[in-house]
Amino acid sequence: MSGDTVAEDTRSRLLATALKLFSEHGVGGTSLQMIADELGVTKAAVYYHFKTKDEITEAVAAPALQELIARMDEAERQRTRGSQIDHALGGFVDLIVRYRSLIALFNSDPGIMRAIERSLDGVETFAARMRKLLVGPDPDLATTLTANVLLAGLALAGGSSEHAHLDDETLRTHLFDIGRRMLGRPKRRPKTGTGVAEEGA
Amino acid sequence: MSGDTVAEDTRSRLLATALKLFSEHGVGGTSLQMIADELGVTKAAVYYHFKTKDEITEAVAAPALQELIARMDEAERQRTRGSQIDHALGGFVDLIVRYRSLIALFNSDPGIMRAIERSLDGVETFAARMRKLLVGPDPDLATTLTANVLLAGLALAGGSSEHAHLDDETLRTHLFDIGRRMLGRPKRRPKTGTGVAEEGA
DNA sequence: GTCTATAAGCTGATAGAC
DNA sequence: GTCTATCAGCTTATAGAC
Repeated sequence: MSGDTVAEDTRSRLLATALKLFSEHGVGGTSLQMIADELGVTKAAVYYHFKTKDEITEAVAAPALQELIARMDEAERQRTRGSQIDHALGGFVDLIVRYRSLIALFNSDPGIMRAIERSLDGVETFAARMRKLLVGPDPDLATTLTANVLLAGLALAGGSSEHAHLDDETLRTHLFDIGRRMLGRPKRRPKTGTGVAEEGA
Repeated sequence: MSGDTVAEDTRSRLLATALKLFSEHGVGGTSLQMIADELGVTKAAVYYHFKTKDEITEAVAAPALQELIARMDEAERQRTRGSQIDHALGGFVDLIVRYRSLIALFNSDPGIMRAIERSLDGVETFAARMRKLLVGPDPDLATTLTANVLLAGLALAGGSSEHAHLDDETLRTHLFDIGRRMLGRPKRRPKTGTGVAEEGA
């Protein structure tokens, strides 16, 4: 999956560098010059791989976003409400843990959403769709707020540098338990492989 | 409190405009030109009120930050743990509600923290101090994570445009209850005036 | 207080050599 | 694939007129 050709390696290193700098300075606060310097190449070399800055932003965000869609699709196919909730929550927590800073970036930086809205439509409905999976189609205000606090909190706290030292399994388990507790569900272990996309770990 | 002189009015309108644009585009994504245009003045006029962009960023953030410190001081003076928690949580929720988008900005935009660190030291310990008030000095990992998810979630969800239509009292009550529930405390009404700084409402 | 004018520098982006 | 060189445009910031 990594290191096929030199170009692909540079491309993936470029995306990793961009993500790191986006997390530290925000999308707007990160220039192509900064990315190029950190990579040890020139701006023009960066432009060989991506035509525009927006293209970089999209490429940084796309994999996690598509995986999130896949996880929500999967959750919607579950027959019981309980299983739907566990799949949606488990999938979300999985993504937070595996992409860490990226997911936090979604909740925070306005720049990344703007860049993605142009390529993927309906991005702002992501949170709405996830919330619907967690608390049903017609939640009251208290339930809606609880779900929003939970989703934003999981993403931001999970991506925080304060917990960067925690291994994936530990972080995943704890975040999942917090989610279940906030949603009023009994404590339980998450199955590590909720389904799709475990191969990347 | 507002509209003493023309200059002070312009100054406060400038800060309100800056906050609005910071929320929409991030600190790095907002230029002085944008602020000036939105205000209907020139860039040079903006520079009359503030020497640098960082100074604007600091001035936008300072009032909420100093109030947060005051609230935490007050909470620490409480004698019982329960009262400490209620004061800290209530004070935090009060600030979220009253400043809305600003507090969300702290949790997200890296630019605002960088600007403030230069003037106010120990900004990164704010979250740590608040967490200590909420869950004590030596929490286990699960408790630490719960507090971090709660603090980040309250701030981000409370500042979300999705809840902009909610009146202060409604939002405050619900966020406070969510906080108490996550901290494992029985449900209760927050006293609207937990102490200081109710006059601004 | 707000303006015009301007400086110096960084931005995203392109063209063409190697 | 990466480089140097260059572009127009925007950035923060200053000087001085009104």
